[in-house]
Amino acid sequence: MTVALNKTDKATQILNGALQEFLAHGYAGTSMDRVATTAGVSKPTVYNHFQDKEGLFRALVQKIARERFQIKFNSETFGDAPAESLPRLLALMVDTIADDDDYQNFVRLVIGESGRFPELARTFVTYLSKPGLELMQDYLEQHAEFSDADSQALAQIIIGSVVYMCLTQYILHGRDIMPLSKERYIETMIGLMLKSPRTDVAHQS
Amino acid sequence: MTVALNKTDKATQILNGALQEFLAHGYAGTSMDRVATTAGVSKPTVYNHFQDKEGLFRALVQKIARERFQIKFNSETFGDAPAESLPRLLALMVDTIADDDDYQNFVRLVIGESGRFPELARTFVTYLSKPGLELMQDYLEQHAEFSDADSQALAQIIIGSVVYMCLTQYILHGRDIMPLSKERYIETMIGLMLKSPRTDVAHQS
DNA sequence: GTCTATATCTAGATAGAC
DNA sequence: GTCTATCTAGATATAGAC
Repeated sequence: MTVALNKTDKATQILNGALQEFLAHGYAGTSMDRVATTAGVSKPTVYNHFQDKEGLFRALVQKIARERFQIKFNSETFGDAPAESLPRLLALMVDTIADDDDYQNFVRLVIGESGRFPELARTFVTYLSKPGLELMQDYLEQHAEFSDADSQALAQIIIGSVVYMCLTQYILHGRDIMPLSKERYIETMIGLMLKSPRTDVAHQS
Repeated sequence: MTVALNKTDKATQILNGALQEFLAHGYAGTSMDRVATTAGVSKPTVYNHFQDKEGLFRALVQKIARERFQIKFNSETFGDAPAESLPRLLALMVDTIADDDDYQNFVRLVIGESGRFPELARTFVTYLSKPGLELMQDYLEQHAEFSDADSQALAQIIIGSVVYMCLTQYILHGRDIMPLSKERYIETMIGLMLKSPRTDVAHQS
């Protein structure tokens, strides 16, 4: 009766322990001993639920990418004039990353292992990068100001600048070396986005 | 007489072996045994030149960041009209990253270890990210079209979009999931950059 | 300075009791 | 299904000969 419940609990327990350990020590730096201890179970129990270390790691990363770090908001939250809503959207994206140590460590882990676990990197792109991109793309397409642009490419450029900022400032600890405040970044980005639509200056009118 | 020479050779030999191993297997996944074998020396020789595994890793990353992956060109190479020179500069940056597997693995390694070796991440920012940023900033400041912008923030936005593209497409293997060709990216970026300078649209004129 | 050989420990994974 | 106890391999690091 409580069997199914207990089984689920143990699996969740193990995944929670594994998450802590892998986030803190990386894939190769994590031992199954410590996973078991942190999860509060014995090592054979871990191996009873997951085939081996690789299997546990794969299951963990896929679960976390699909469930825990999913985007919680959508583009309709940001419906009004871009001069106001775009700064809000960008600030929310920066803050969401900057305030979440677990997410930063998850990014470190996935990028660090992306050479040895390419399919996990693709899971990350599918469930985290792409939805973020689509959110931005939807936003752009809902605003007439940007209708003449390649919204997919433009969305990648905007998201890219947000992510790079978080990468250098927080993940790579570069705040003192390459300082850039959120405010300055956003103001400059808005300036770029809200210039007059092009009159074919790009093709030397 | 040949002592100094030999010592240098051995140290270089060890660093070369260590580079291969760390790039392929990460920090924790690399064994000193394999470093020694790949370098063609014995293990005690490795320990004779470097205090321990951490010391070797730190020396290696710092050397590689300072020497091997330094930017080889400067902004004066791109002196003419932005409509032509900016696409060339962006394409060169993308290609430089896309064609260099070692560099991609170095990025994976540094980001992956940035939580446990923050000072190495800062070395990376200092010797690789920042010079790239300054190259772009110099370029922007040499062109009157961009003189009214915050060139440092703008440079981070541009570099950020380049790096993010390389990160998702190549490092995270996302080409099939979030496709974006170099040409489409560059064309869109140029379109953004070469719009008419703002006439205060941003503040709802 | 460099090697062979080794000490010591901890890793991933499992056998077998319950 | 879960545990205690254990196997085996491979890890970091070094002692001691040359």
